[in-house]
Amino acid sequence: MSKVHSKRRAPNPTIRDVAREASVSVGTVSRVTSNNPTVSVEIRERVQFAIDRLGYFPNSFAQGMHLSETKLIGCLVSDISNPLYASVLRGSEKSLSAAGYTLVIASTDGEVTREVALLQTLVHRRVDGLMCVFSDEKDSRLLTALKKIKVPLVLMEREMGIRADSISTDHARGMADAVTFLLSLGHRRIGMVTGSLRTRSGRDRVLGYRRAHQSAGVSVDERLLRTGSLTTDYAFQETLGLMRLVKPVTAVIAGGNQMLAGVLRALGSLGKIVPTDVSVVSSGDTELAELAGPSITAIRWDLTSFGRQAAELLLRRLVEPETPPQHILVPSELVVRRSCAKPPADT
Amino acid sequence: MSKVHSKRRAPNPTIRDVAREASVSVGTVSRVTSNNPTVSVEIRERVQFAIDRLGYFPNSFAQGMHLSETKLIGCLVSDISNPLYASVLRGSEKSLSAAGYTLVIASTDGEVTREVALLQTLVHRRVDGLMCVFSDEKDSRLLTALKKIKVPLVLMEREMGIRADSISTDHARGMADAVTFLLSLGHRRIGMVTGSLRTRSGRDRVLGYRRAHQSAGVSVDERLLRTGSLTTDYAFQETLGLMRLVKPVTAVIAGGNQMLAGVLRALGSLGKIVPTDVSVVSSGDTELAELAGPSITAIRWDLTSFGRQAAELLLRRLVEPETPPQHILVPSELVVRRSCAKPPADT
DNA sequence: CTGTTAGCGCATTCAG
DNA sequence: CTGAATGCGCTAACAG
Repeated sequence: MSKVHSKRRAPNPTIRDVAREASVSVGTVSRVTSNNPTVSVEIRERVQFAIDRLGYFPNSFAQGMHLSETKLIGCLVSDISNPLYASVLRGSEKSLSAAGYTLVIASTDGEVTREVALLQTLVHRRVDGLMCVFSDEKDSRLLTALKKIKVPLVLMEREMGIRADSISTDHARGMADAVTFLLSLGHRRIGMVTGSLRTRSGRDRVLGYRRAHQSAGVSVDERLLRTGSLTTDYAFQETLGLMRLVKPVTAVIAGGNQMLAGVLRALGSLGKIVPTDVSVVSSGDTELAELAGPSITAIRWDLTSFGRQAAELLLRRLVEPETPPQHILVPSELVVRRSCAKPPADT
Repeated sequence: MSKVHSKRRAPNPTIRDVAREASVSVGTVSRVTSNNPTVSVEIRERVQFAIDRLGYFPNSFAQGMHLSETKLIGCLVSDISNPLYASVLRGSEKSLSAAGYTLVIASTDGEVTREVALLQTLVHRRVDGLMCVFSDEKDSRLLTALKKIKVPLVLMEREMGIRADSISTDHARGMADAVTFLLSLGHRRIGMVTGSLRTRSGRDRVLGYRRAHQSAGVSVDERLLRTGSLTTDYAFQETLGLMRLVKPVTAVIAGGNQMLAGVLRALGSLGKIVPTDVSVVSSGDTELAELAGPSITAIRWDLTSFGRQAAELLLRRLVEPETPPQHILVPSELVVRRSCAKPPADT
């Protein structure tokens, strides 16, 4: 086990090397790198020259020990392969980088353990702020970890019962519109697959579903609500289940944009034709919804704007830490396409 | 001249606080946090208790000044909203986290300036390794920056002419298969939209396209090759162009999985029916390709495996820095679906 | 096994 | 305007 003996060849020049090279003191070099104006032009140039020659840059660790801000924003999403989050991230990144921040993205794959671990990692690395989508609002480990965090935090699509800014899509409203639409077409057995009720988005979708039924005076069959997980596979399985009921559903709502693929796959494997045999709505407008055959009626909201607003929420708090928490609700709209029709007559 | 007035509100307890609390020395605390076994159980417990009580954790910046490794892997992708990269990232992350590393993802949005900047940021933050997809293999700023980097680096889908591990998909082969297939169907005017020739994937696709033509003894009309950018919008525009030629194409290949949506949109807006009016192939198999109406014939490769292998490449180098650079070529296959037919007779 | 001490690279006083 | 000195929080070497 060869541990290097003697001084290890320092791979990077230090501030001292620059100082020597430019025949000035380390203090002066520091002033130059931090753009302190109290340095004569002549010396500044000499130092800059030495910096370039040596390829010097300040060691960010040594720097981090003194500076309070790192200009780093951490972003935790449960699933990075969700194109929805990807678009949100883009919106955020644009605002953030314009303000001089760098976005560090961590994907947790929906595992709470990873979420907690990554959260810690980001905090320990001293990010200036955090933007998160957690997979479970009630998990105690997460809640405990969250309580200790002093870094400004923006919750996306979640409600953790902590004092923090948050931004969510108005899923309840969007879903109510969609269900009302299906109801008006004559559907009475509308299935929905969506994520856990332990997330705000899941709850809101169910809420909208119920409200629409109530407004229309139609009772809800609880067996038609499948709130297990936001994955494609889950959507596939539950759609199969929904179609195999003694009294099958005549419409399926994919409540989460990863779900649509699962729903369509299941329907396809059953040989069902959309919208003749069954109508489909997707909560979350994606390219798949737009370009599927037939195109899918979807609940849409502005992802980029969502991301931008989330970033602005954080940026504002970074400047004014004492403002009371803000909560933004992003509106959504129903985009009617070709996947919905009257239910088959013989049902 | 120590701090005269009341101690500045220290946000976080330091190792010294813990030492005092547990009535041990800082060295002992350090040993406990770094799991050095040479600490008696009794003392270890006492220290751990103090750590928990105070909510102490080592300042990662102070730590970083001494430790050589940060257990951080940086990942730079040109576009995070590309579901392809997302899947790759997932594969990488799994291997990486199993080895105790954390993946930090930075999205560059295809802007070279951002790529260079983010690259610097990651390096300065002392990531142990890097996995990158750059947008331009020839950009001098990027090349210059890259040359200086000593951190182990894995190039994905790119060839920068530097000494580094790399992993690419066999796009040439995949594309040749696809074109041969179209040629065998009778197509003689096959359009292709893809990314810049300043990326290996772009070149390989064109290479495969040419090879297939050559093998079949069909000459290539250069106007049918559109190699501008990997974006959806570009695909849309160029597909329109391809269809509006005096002699329009009878088949369009989307060379990059973001392109398919653009191609389909353009075809839709022109009222063209797939595959009756025009055949379509996608290089990159996505949910959209699978579930579009009609389903799209696609060139597929294993994304998760790609990511896993990329991670393994990096991990291996981290352990054995001196191994000669490795280059992995991931095979691809043609998945025939319903988007290809004989060209219309009257052309 | 544990305490002590010397830096790591830098920003930041404080003198000149 | 510039240089020297101090210490940030930690690890690692060295004593005991």
